[in-house]
Amino acid sequence: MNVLNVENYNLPVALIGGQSFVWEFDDGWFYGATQDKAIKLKQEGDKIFWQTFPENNDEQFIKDYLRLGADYNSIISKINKDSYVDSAIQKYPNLRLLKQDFSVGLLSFLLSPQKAIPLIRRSVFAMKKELGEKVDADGKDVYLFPKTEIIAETPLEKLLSFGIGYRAKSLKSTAKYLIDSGLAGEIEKMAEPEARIELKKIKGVGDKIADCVLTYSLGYDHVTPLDVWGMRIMTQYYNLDPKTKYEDMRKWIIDYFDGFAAWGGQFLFEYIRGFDPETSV
DNA sequence: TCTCAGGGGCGAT
DNA sequence: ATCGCCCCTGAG
Repeated sequence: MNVLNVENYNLPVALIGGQSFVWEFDDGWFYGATQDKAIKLKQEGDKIFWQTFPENNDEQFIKDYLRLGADYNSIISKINKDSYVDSAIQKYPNLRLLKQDFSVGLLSFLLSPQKAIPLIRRSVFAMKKELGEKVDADGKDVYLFPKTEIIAETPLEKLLSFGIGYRAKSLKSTAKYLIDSGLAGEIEKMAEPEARIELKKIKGVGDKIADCVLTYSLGYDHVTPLDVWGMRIMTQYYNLDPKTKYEDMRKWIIDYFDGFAAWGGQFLFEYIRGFDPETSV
């Protein structure tokens, strides 16, 4: 088994705290998937044990996905500006941001409107099992996230069986759009404002989902999604008027955390919703 | 049983 | 720029 030494890393909170919906916990290990890879992970103290399947030992992938290069202490010193953030950092020490694949992030968050996190995960797992390739991860069956092409050609009735309701249409149309537009290969090269404009052209993607993809899949540290919890953070902690429009709240928090709203926002998100990793796996 | 809200976004006004 | 509606599920 491969080992990476880490400092200031809280693996469970990163994997199941709402950034991603492809991770499960089984017998001491986290198992996750991309569109071409199954991953097995476990943290013990300052060591992360890991393996990738079916191609083994893809260390660069693990480093990129977990963002092991992020300077945690430096970021904390920049975002720890008030008692709410300070309390959140104490409650969720070593919370980290992930960088998922673009297509996985986008296609996952398309399922999220008006759904709670456990329900999103359930739908993603139903889709994985039905449409994803099965990979053997040291004896554990892991279903990969379905290829974009597969989702695009799957009948709507089948997609509806994942419990995603009206979101099925945008899932299918977005999969087609990704193939036709080639956006997945282009968006990584774009600056954030352009990437956001491109994302919002997609049916089913508005302000919030666009910001989710920018934050959790494209690695922009200066933005953060504002969902219903984010709105509560803005109004309850920072006294913004509840009628404030999304764009104005977004500008406010981007300015407040000055380059690191992704991190500040994630700490406050877990804090205000009372995330408990023990009961979320 | 019923209501309500859940990591929103669209399309008609 | 608002606003009703979209589909499904679990909690109360």
